[in-house]
This record gives sequence, C-alpha cells and structure tokens, in this order.
Amino acid sequence: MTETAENYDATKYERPSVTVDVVIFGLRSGRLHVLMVQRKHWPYADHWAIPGGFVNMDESLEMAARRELEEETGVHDVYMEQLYTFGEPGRDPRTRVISVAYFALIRTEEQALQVSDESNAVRWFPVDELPKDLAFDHEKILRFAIDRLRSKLEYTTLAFQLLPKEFSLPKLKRIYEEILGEQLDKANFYRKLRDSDLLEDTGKLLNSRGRPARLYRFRDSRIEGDFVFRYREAKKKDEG
Amino acid sequence: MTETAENYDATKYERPSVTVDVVIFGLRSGRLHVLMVQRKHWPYADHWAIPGGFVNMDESLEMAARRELEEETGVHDVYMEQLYTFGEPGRDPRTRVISVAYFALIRTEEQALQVSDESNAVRWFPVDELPKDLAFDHEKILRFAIDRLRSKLEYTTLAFQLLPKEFSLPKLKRIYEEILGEQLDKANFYRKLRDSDLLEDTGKLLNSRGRPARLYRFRDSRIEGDFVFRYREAKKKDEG
DNA sequence: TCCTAATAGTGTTATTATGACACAAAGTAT
DNA sequence: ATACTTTGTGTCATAATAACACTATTAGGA
Repeated sequence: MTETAENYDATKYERPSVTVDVVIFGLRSGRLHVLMVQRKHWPYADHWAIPGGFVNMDESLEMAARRELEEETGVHDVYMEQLYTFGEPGRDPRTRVISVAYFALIRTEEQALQVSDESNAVRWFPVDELPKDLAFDHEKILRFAIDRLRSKLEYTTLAFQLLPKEFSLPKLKRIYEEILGEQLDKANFYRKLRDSDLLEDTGKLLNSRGRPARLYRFRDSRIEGDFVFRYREAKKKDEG
Repeated sequence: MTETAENYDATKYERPSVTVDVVIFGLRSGRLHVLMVQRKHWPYADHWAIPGGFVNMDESLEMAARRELEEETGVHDVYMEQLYTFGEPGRDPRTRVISVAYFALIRTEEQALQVSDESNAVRWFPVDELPKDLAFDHEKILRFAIDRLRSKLEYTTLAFQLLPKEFSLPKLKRIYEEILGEQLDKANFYRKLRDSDLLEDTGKLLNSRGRPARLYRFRDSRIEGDFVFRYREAKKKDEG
C-alpha cells in the first residue's frame, strides 16, 4: 500500500529544509534593478545570491519573506507576491532545500534604503547586467521573476508599485518601456491611462528641462490587489 | 546578527514537512470535475481531501506530484503545473506542513481511469458541488486552482488538455462555457479559433442528432507550453 | 526679447477586433 | 416530405488599436 498523509508519523521521515528567497526589484535612475547579496561561506562563497533565509517553525511563508526583505532593506509595507517554489534535489549541496521564492517591488526612489551601494555584501544590479555565476539556481529564479514581472505588467498595475506616490505620465511610460524592453507610443499610452480612470491629477507640476509634467497619483481604491490595467501594443504579425 | 543561509548547520533547526497536493481536473459528461480522496484517519478522518503526499528526499517536487497523480489515477504524461505553495503554521494539526500544490488536467473521456466512481475512498466531484468540510485548507487550495484554471483559460490553450485528441468545435465551446460559467457566441468563438490557426481539420465527421460536427485536432507545434490563445468576450461595463 | 531645443501632451485616421444576431447547411426522426 | 436539431457562416455597427502629425509650455541662450 501507498504511503499517504493518513498514516504518517511526523518523526518518521527525513525532512527537507525550507527557505524563502526574495527577488527585490527597484528602480534606480529609471532602470530596473534587483538587490543581491554576496555570500561569505561555502557553498558558493563570494558568489552573488538572492536574499533569503530559513523559515521559522512558527511563521508563515509570507512572514518569513517579509522578514528577510526588511532585514535586507529596512522597508516594510511593500508589494510582495509568491513567485514559485524551487525544489530540485541537489540545488543546494548541503542538504535537500526547498525554496519558496517571492518577489517584491519597492519604491526605491522614495524610501531611503539602509543598504549601501558601496558595501561589498549587498548591491543593486541592473537586471540586464547581472553578475556571473550566481549561487545555487538563483539565475533561474531571477529569470523566472523577471519574466513574471514583465508579463504581469501587461495586465496589472504592478508597475505603479515601483514609482513614488506622485509621478508623471512620461515617467510611468519609461518604466513600462524599461521593463518590457520596447518603445511605446506616447499618445496611445496616455489615452489608455486616461480611459482607465486609474489616475488622479494632483494639480502639481514637475519642472524639468522642457514643458513641465503633470503629477498624478493612483486612485486608492484601485491600487490594491491586481486590478486589471491591460497595456499591450500588438506586435506586427510576421507569419507565413 | 541575523541568521542566514551562510552560517547554517543543517542539523541545527527543526524542519517542516513538505507535501505535494495535486488538484486533478477532468471532464465528465461535459462538466468540470475534480478528483478527491476520503481520509481514513486523524486528522480530518472521513473528510474529503485533495490527493497528495510527502515529498521523498531524492525526488523533485514535480516528480512527487506526478507520482501522486499516477497513484490515484494511473495516468501519466498529462498536463501539470505548479499552482502555489501553502504554508500557514497550523494548517495541519500534527506538525508544520508546507504543501506545494499542483494542478493537473486529464483527458477523462479518453483514458480509462483506474479510479472507480463507486469506491468510497476516491471520487470525482463537480467543481460546483464540492463536499462540505474539506480537510485542512483544501477548500482554499481548490478555489485557488479553479480560479487559476478559469483565468488561464482566457490566454492559454489549457482547455485543450481536457479534451480527447480529436474533438469538435461545439464541444470545445461547451468546455469554455462550463469553466468560465457564461455563454459564448458561437460565431465569434469559431471565428477566433479559425483565425488563430491552432486547429487542423481531421476530415472526419462526428454523427449525433443534428448536422454532424467536424472533428479537429491541435497543430502539434502549438499545443505544448502556454501558447497564447486569448478568448474573452468583454463583459458589459457596469460602472458608475 | 525672441528664438530654439526639449519635453509634455492632444487630434486624427485607417485598420483591426469585437459583440450581436440573422441565416444557411446537413444530418435524424416521423 | 417535413419538422426538428445541431453545426456552421455572413454581416454589420461599434469599439479598440497603431501610427503619426500636430500643438503646448517650459528653460536657456543669442
């Protein structure tokens, strides 16, 4: 007969370790970055890794992830969601480790982070200039996270979580372009946002070099959760 | 200093148990069903539960899930994807259990399943007639799976995994209606599929009561993975 | 002060996608 | 033959999209 949860003795089996890893995204100078830590010990000493750690027996997975996030960055109350769970045997040479990965979006340009860019141990990397030879399967996790962020951008308001509370339309557009990796049409983008009724004019203007940009904020009721704002410009068909 | 993966002693901490639970979807008489098992022992004796079990130390999560799936149904080579990982402390009264949930889509009407509908231990339930008081947090997992299936239906070819290899357009349409819970327009649905170029005419006809239906199969190159076939009829806006 | 560069923002139009619904086709049952 | 049932197509008004030309408002220098 098959072993099932029904006749399980909690002490009978070897158990894997469970960790949470948090892919932390932020903007720096308008470019999408990810926060990495440099390991000090075996395995993968000196290699860069996604911040993470073991789950305590009395905390939920999300609590563990938020704890790790706060330990690394000092921020809390940020957008976070579960990404995927990675559990290949052998992904950690020490023992069987199952990692529940999360990703977080933080308003880098608004909050003063505790992390120092000068430190050798913690650093922001642009997502297209990641260091080589990441620890464990973290390159895979990172790609997974970037793909997910990119695809969710097209049907959620996730991008808003990266921006300060008040922002201009050109800035929002630049984030979309940065993450999607393609140019968008200004007129169409603005129109879509106007029609979506997601934004609220603050009345303020932001001076820069040319014509000042109008500052907006999100209508509170719609920021939360994954309210659908679908932005996609259909690519030209190139089929036979 | 914070405890991190860097100075971890594998034997030092208490570890949670890790299970996989597999939400198994199938069609029976054109209705979406899910496979449940009835528990025999504490906790939740006699309650219905999602099939699942502990992950062995040397098998991947997906392997564990496929093993459970095959043990319950005898089928393999079916579509399966990871759903979400549930890990609230206290979700299992015995010990800390973290469950990696998967969902599988099987071609019920094609494969002869080992499970007997008469058995008291394993049974198919229509998704809108689930038994009461499911074990653990399985009701939550189930709702999660149904929501995911429903939303992925709109931008993937997942529905095709539930059908036999050859099928008619009306049958496909009925599945969409069943899962989405709303009526679709025949003409628009067929047109969308024709334009998508996903289907291949087998030349065969299926006799029933009225005009025979043409049988199609999926073009192989596009079945795999999550090729995008977006079907959504925009709901009428009912905003203030 | 006036011109220019730079950036923000709007209008317009052709094309395509969508939703609604009428209609035609091809079988079975009587 | 005729009614009935189910499959499958045609049509058209409307909405969404992509492309692109255009106007607006500032700073800064001649």
